[in-house]
Amino acid sequence: MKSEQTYQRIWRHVAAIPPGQVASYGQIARLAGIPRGARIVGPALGRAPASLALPWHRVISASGKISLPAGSRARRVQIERLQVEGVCVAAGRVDMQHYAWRPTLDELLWGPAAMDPDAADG
DNA sequence: CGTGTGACTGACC
DNA sequence: AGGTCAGCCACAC
Repeated sequence: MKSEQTYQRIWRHVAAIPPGQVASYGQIARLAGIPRGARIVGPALGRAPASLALPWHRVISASGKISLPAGSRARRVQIERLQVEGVCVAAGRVDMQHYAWRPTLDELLWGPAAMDPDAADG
């Protein structure tokens, strides 16, 4: 049980976001078991090992806006990757009503949680 | 251990 | 429908 596990949980849930869909920071935080921990998701993504190849670009604000600073390289990368996946990004925003990721019960049960050793009891 | 700081959010005009 | 504000959690010093 290291404190690092918090980030790892976040990473696992981010990894579960399907291509062409987006999730909010708060949504990821809730999935990771941190109901009000939206603010730690961004930093967690920034600190993620590149080897994980996380789809961090699929995480945006609850309002559908790209949270990365205007003019930053990362922001352009995020927008570009989303567009490549077919997500329409206009004026730095995404239509959450259309692209928001809605995990099914199966995904919640068989997704990242199933990979979590702590959740894999008998 | 207290304090400051984010890739945030929801409430309230 | 959009700007402002205070609360929030984990992490680094």
